[in-house]
Amino acid sequence: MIDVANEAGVSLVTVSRAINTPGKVAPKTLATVQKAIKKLSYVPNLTAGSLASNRSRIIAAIVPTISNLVFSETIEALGQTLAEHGYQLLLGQSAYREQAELALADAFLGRRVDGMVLTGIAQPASLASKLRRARIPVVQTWDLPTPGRSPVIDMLVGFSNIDVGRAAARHLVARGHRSLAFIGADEERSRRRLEGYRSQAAACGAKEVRAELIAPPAQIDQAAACLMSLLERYPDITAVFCNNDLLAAGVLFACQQRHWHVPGRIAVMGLGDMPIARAAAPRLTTLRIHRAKMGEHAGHMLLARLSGKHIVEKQLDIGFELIERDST
Amino acid sequence: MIDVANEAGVSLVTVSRAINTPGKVAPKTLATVQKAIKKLSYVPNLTAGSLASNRSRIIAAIVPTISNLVFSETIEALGQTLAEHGYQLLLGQSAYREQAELALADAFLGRRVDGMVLTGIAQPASLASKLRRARIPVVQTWDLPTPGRSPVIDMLVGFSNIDVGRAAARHLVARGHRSLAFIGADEERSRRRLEGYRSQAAACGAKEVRAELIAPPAQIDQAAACLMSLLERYPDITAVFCNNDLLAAGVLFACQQRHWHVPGRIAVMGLGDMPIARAAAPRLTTLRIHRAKMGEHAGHMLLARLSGKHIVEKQLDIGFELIERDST
DNA sequence: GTGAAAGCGCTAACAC
DNA sequence: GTGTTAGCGCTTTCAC
Repeated sequence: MIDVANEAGVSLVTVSRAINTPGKVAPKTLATVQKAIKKLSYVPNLTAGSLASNRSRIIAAIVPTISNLVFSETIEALGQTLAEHGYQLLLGQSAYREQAELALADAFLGRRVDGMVLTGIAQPASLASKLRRARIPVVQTWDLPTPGRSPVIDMLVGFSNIDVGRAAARHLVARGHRSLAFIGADEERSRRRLEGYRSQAAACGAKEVRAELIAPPAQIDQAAACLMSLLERYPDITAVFCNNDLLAAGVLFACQQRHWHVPGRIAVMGLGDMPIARAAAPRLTTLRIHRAKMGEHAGHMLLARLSGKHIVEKQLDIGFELIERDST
Repeated sequence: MIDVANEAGVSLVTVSRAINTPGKVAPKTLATVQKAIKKLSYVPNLTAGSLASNRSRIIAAIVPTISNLVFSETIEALGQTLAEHGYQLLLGQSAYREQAELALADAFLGRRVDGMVLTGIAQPASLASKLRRARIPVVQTWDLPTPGRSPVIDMLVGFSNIDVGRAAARHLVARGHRSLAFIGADEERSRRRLEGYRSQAAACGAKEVRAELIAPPAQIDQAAACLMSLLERYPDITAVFCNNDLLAAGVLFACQQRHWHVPGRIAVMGLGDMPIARAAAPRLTTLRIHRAKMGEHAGHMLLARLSGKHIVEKQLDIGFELIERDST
């Protein structure tokens, strides 16, 4: 930077201003500095800038895994939103382990990230208080706070997983099903959907819900085994709610192999409304989750706070939609 | 840090050493310092550390998009490998646009990242020379250098996309097919696979390959339209090579809807060997790409160089495998 | 094994 | 509109 200042015949600050607040520099000076920067192919050191200004322009995000379309689309949208505003995304994967999440959060706080995006609302209280003490904006995603359980850390954008489960049960019961099954990963959000699914099924007078929970990440190639295991034990099952569209597609393939008609022999419902839901045969009835919107909103909430707006909406329920197609 | 030093009754340096090189501190002193750190819940500022030490312990990765299982699994493995060694992953998405890739690279260089992972080998020469000047380790992935075209920037781990295309053609021709089609995204690596596919088909005496290229990212719900468009124009097609397993699954669904037998009416071949390939009905014949291995290797190559080992293998061809299943 | 001094490359605050 | 001064919170070097 000193070289650039010398080359342009100005002081250090002027170079700094030419880079960060070009509007506050005389057009002529600006041009000289820019020429010097180009000539010396100077690349400003953002680390030094971060240290001096106490702003890193880095946002950290923690997701269970990026290899799940469910999270990757949220992260993609978040990354794009941040990039448009000169922020970068530091990515952490917890692999569904709380210890890993804590370690990542510590590392990110050490980096003095300007904000943080978390997945879910089940962070341990110790993490919540640590984040509050750090006084950085935090957005939790993919769920809604449950009254009586831990309060929102700072901000939140999500939807009610319990209601998602309820909506699925309501739809299947309305279609005449009384013997419902559930396939999903054994993790927080999936369990909450099961909770809602169970309670709504009971309220509608359906039989006890039969659930098959598998260790996350739930992959499509486990779906067939889950379905078979359920049907073997409970042959009267007529409808299955899968906790993501990929699992549902796996169930469709399994049915096809056995020449079972869907929804005739068994109705299949997915979650997410991923592209595969439209492409599947039969096309999947599913619950649309606004994955990208969630990432975008999380980004905007952080950016708004970082630009000094304190009147930001702190909690946003973006809901979900029942998409009726042919598999139910 | 000063507070911790005072609390522990030692100097700043000792605190720094207790954190970074605990082996070089007397066990007793170490314990005192650790107690002080805990008591004050001190979080070291890694930004300041980076500035002073000129090492950021951050690796940047640029991929076209994270919402493609193809890249997300590589990134997942890379992130895990780095995290195990105390490094963090800064993620950039280019959305298949060269301009975006350049802008990201500049931003990352400004952050003084310790290394960089790039997707593909088609970076413009200006970027290549900029990265070389920065003197940081760089790993290109997902392809192999073509003799005569741009040389490797620094290191590389990938496989031959041309050979992948050739292997697909060879397999289909061996199965008796003479009229081959191709569905893929209109992007660098996909085009190279088509190149190999075409040349091998010609060499085997098959008819001219019919290709349908769509704007990236190629999504599963575009597969059916591609297939129909191809068959309408070239009704004699008996085999189609899809540029990822998801597209292939989309084709399977489309065939199922029309009650076309696969591979009887048309043979379908995928790429990647993602979980859906095993789960599909019929199970997909595909070419297995070692996506996670690629990310892992990229991470290890960078880490080796960053730990001072200069005798690192600079280029690694991790190959691919033909996985024969039922769809061909 | 520990400490003192110097400085990493920038920006904030204030002066002119 | 531009410059001067004083750090940001660490690590590095070298001395003890």
